[in-house]
Amino acid sequence: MKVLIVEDDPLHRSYLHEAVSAALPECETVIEAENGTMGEKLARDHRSAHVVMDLQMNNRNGIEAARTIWKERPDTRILFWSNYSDEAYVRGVSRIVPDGAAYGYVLKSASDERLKLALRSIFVEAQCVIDREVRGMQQKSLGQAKGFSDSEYEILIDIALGLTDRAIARRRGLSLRSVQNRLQQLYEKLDVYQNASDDHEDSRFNLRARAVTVAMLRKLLNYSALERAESELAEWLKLG
Amino acid sequence: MKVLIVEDDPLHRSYLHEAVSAALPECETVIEAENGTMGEKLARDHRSAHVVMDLQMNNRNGIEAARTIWKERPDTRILFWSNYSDEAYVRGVSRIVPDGAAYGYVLKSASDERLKLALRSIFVEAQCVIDREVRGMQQKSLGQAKGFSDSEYEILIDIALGLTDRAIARRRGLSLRSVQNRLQQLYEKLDVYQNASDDHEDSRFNLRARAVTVAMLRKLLNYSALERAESELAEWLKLG
DNA sequence: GTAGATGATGCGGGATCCAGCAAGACGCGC
DNA sequence: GCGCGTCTTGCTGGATCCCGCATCATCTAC
Repeated sequence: MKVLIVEDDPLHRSYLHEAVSAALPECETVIEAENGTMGEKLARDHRSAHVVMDLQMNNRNGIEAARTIWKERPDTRILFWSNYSDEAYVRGVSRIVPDGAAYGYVLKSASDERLKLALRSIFVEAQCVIDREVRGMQQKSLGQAKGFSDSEYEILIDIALGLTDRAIARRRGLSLRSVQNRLQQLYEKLDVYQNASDDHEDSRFNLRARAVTVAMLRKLLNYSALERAESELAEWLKLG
Repeated sequence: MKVLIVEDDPLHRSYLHEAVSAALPECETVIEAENGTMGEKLARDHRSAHVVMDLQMNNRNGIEAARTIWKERPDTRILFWSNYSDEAYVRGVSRIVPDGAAYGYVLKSASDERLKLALRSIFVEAQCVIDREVRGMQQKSLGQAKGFSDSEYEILIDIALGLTDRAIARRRGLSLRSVQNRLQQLYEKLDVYQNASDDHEDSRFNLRARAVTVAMLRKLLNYSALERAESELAEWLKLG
């Protein structure tokens, strides 16, 4: 068995190396990559089907790297090892995992024991292992209990990118009014109206900009989600 | 000499501990805190005047912690040790450093040697040590060459928070038109007009929202800056 | 002292955003 | 068929935003 480690922090990288060696005696080779781009290349070269991947990296983030790796080999098993359980990350990961693929999501704050257990479960038993905390996020996100539907998330992305209503309508194939409807839903759910007092003269928020900030503060959005959305937008602009 | 380490990542914390011990034989005690809140408390309890501080922490970020530490003892020497040289961080730090205080800013990607040198320079020699890359950011930021003036940065924060023009005017003590003038300057500098084609029917951006996103992508803003701005805003709202 | 640069303010207008109201489309259960 | 809920769309209007044009104050340079 070969295991590929993709992680930009040298300390974390060597810690992972050690953990992999200890948890998986049957692993004869450990390869290290220090950013997403190198990770993709090494995965291709070594035909490695077992990857441990950091999400937040400078050069090319983990979600991007995982996506191209899975596109080339959908049966690759990937364990995401991240500092955060932001909804933006969790959502980003679940969007790209292929049907039936074994993967995992473990927080860096987990104990040695948990990490090693996850390594064995995924790489040997082909089971999915999702950290408790992350799991909670996932359910809150997918279940519509208090979470956000895909369409609401979509429009959140669009206003975060700074598109006008009309541009959003064209991009998503909707009428102008429908876009504005969804915006209202979004404002509702993000609870943007709180400090908008009745008096017109009182301090009030620009709902559109406020929504983005509130989403950021609630970690529905983060830098890497923005980055991804921005490059998708550039792609779409080229076509149009 | 006592040295206080404030860093939430256990691996980094123990690495720092070792580096401090090696670089400063005259240091008889090393204290560790795993978040900003604990850092403030331990600095107070131990009267430690030598601090190594991570910037990005969950509970209470480094800038906040440093601010309260410096407020209580302005002669404290603090070395910031961070993954990033985002303009938002650099600006945040330079806003809070007291006159004449010795401090440093070293990136985590720096070599062992650089870190140890910085530790000695700051804690023993009371000199300021700013990483090359960070320094560049600082000059780009303070010099008005291509950087942002304080007033532009201020208004960027305000629209990022989602305030209306009127609210900004009241908060900053300006007329409505002046606020809009500054916004135009900001849009100019952020180069938000690029994809706004001449035809009114073509895809265009909502300048206000777009400006915030561009600033995020350029790292003029980041999560912790937003967080700080949000709590300042809450403060201001209470008074008003 | 005069000219020029910079910044604050007012006025006006076109574009955009926010939202209430109502009419139609679609699926679902009975 | 019929009712119900959800989603989409058009119309409308008021509020806000974006910005060109013009005025005035302050400051600097020569």
